[in-house]
Amino acid sequence: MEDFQASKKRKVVDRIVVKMKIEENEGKKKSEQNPSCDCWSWRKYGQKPIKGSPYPRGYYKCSTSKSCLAKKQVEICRTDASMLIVTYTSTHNHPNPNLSKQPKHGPKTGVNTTLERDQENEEQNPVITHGNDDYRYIKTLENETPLAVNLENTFFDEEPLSYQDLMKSSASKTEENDFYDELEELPMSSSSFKSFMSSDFSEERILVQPS
DNA sequence: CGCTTTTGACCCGCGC
DNA sequence: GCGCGGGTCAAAAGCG
Repeated sequence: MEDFQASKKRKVVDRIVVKMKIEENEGKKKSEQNPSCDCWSWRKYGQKPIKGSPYPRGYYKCSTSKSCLAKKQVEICRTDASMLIVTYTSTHNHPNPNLSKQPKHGPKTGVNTTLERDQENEEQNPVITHGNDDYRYIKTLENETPLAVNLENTFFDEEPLSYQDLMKSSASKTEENDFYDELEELPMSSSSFKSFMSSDFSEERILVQPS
């Protein structure tokens, strides 16, 4: 389509990794297709089996606005099937239609809401991408509910904060271990880190600095 | 009827 | 240079 294709780099820019626990909700069949009910409308555009993981990874795009670049990847933690890992890429260049309206769904139509804050959004989009390459934010949720934040560990590149430290704060949570395990496998490559974006999400964010 | 999901193919970056 | 693995596209099918 557009030149976007050309930018299929693996270097990825900004991403927000959210780990949430899959609970009963899973049985509702919704959490699998619409994990993290983040009020945004997502359309699945692909799925691929991931090496080393018995579970496939799903690729979703924001379906609210055709021009919205927001994307997210959803996969099940290989070490803990009860954990869902959602990776958000890019930010929405439009306001969440469901926030100003109702948590229903309005693919296409919700765009109207954009008008109100169109101006701002144009500038909002790059809010995360302050020109750097890859720094990631990690949000750890306890439940599917985006607001149910449980941890608040924020570690920065320059911070001597260690995993152990983090684990202490959240002691005895094997999930966390798994999580870190996961992180180690994520493609880290950058070395610089940026300050944080503003408020696309209301949950807690954990910044992870690629070693 | 329109939109979402599914699925295979294709493309591209990275490591060896 | 080649192969592997990951990410995206596009056509077809399914669903509301």
